[in-house]
Amino acid sequence: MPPVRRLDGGGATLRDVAALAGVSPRTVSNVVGGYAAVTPATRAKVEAAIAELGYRPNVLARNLAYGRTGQIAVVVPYLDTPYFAELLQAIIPRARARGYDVLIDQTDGDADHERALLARAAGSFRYDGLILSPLGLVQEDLAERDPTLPLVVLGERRAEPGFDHIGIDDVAAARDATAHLLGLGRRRVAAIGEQRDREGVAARLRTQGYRQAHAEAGVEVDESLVVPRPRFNRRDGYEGMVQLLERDDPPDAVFGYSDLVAQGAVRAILERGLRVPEDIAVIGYDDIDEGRYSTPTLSTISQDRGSLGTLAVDRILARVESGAQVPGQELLVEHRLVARESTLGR
Amino acid sequence: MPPVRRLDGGGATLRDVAALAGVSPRTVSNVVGGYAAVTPATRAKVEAAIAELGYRPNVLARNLAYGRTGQIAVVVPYLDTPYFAELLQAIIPRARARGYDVLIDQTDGDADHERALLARAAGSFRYDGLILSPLGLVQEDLAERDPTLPLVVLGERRAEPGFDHIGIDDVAAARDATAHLLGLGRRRVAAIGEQRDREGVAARLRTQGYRQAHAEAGVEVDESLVVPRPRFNRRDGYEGMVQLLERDDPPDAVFGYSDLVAQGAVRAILERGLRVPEDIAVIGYDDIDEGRYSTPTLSTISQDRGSLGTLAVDRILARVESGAQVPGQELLVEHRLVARESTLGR
DNA sequence: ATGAAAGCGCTAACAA
DNA sequence: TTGTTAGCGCTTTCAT
Repeated sequence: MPPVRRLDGGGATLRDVAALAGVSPRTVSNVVGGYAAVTPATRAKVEAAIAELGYRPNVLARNLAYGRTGQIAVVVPYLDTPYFAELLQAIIPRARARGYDVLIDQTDGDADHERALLARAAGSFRYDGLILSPLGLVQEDLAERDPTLPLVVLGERRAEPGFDHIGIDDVAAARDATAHLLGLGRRRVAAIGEQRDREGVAARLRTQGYRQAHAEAGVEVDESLVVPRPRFNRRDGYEGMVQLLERDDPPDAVFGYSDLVAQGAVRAILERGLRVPEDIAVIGYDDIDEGRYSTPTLSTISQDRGSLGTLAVDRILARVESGAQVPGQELLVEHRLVARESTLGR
Repeated sequence: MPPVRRLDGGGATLRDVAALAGVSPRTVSNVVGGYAAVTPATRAKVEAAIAELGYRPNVLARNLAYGRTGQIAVVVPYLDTPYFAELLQAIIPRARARGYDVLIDQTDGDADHERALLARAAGSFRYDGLILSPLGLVQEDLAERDPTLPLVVLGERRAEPGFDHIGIDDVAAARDATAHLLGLGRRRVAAIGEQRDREGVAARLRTQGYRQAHAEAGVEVDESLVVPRPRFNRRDGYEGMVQLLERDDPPDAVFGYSDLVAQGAVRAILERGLRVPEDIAVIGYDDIDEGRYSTPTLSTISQDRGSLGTLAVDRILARVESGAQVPGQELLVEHRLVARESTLGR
């Protein structure tokens, strides 16, 4: 008794094709999947039957039998943040080119959500591998993950075996950005984006680089110029800058911990009738497309998102296809300083 | 003989749980899925066994038996375009809230890619429903789709039964944008983004609205001010504007067919040393976040992407869960003009 | 090179 | 309320 509901109009199955072609299901499977050699004559018969019936393999059944979904999941904090959108733009075509579909989820940077996702992924066979760009996750969360799920972590460095990590050297990049401002002769360099009360370490690494640059230039850090902000978006940059502008001794330069933060800061400065960079120079972080067309164009730290994305896909698929027992690697992607109008002027 | 490879470390199956709990698989299934009532005592036994074995249901097997994947696919032309990124930001949480995962693909606006995707989706059981934001697809392509696959189309109007269409009234919106510029007293209003040689109709609808506004204001259209551009991004806006600025009689206002186009145009104007809006007023289309923080802030046509996204999810799931035999509906989402500095000044 | 048949792990009709 | 069992449609071992 056929118990189970079918949702389609009754598409042909592999068995139907086999019957029509007068061969066994095995042979049809061979023709479709190309595993074993098939006589040209047989193949022709099968293909004719496939065409006649309009047969399409049922991916669900194939997955169950084969033990893989052909899907990888990519989890980012925010989809509407250009940085992540541009990253996905690189990841998806690469995965598709290698025969995988991409499931996407976004967590709003919420650590609980990120944890729940990791738990949900465990042993459920939902997808073959996971590329995760965590914001709130800490070391222990990652240690408790399902070790059989191939995992690649993006972002700041995480010393942990068992999965790959891909990122840039945040400290060095932040140092370069700050050094650029100091090198321009600026002496009151503010930093917007520090996150003291969150688990995320990205912000702390950038602050570390900011301090290093000051130390190397022999300039003392004015701690009141380090402005904490909950997120890395335009509003945060705008509001952080407004705070700084209300002071009697505003900064003469600003390092925004993302391009969005920097753009928000620029807006606040210009709105006040001040000039960028003459009065206050601004540098961002990420090199999103927007910064190439804004006025002023935005100086920034550029990381090659294209190669970061393809690298992430290649690493996760290496794990997926090898059976997930590769030792974890620490991969660094190049970054470079891109100086534009917001620090150099026209 | 167990023929098939297992990829995990040998997770417990529902059968294992049943054996340990001393009940039948049916009962375990009931506990997990909550379909039928279960005695508290039995439930406790089963849950203990589940906990002891660390049992996680295999989603693949469940899908095959149940006939659904619990996934919907969303296909957009470009992921790194803020409009689509912000749209996805609305779609994904809604789908998740309703228990579905979201597969994403992007087509680069390529009609062949879009067609291939539609064909690939047909009868493959890859996902339960498809939300498609086509760029190059024409009427006939949509007619040839798998009619059993629940489909919701986003974007410009498509008169076709069998699936829902959600969009805004492009002609009216473009008319509003243009009328705003004409109402400001501008008489040489350029339009950037017309697409004469592409299948996409979005651009043509906007041009139609642009003409309507002129007709209603009794202003004749200078055809040379309608600038065709292959895409809707910043570069297109920039280059289109550069063309216009090289003329002896440049426009005094510009309607960009997307916010990105408008921002590119603004950049070209400011780079030339001209002022926005004093010399040339600019209005865009989409209301992306960027336009609220750029200098000048960008006037635009705002469409409620949040409700568009949730509406799309609700419509596709209505089709999925009802068995896909609902008649097609034409749904219009509200739009409104948002006037900011790029047309009004400070 | 092809056939026969045993699963993959779950759901749900039927029966008790 | 719970057990028995037949599939979902495919892949793949074993045998020919």
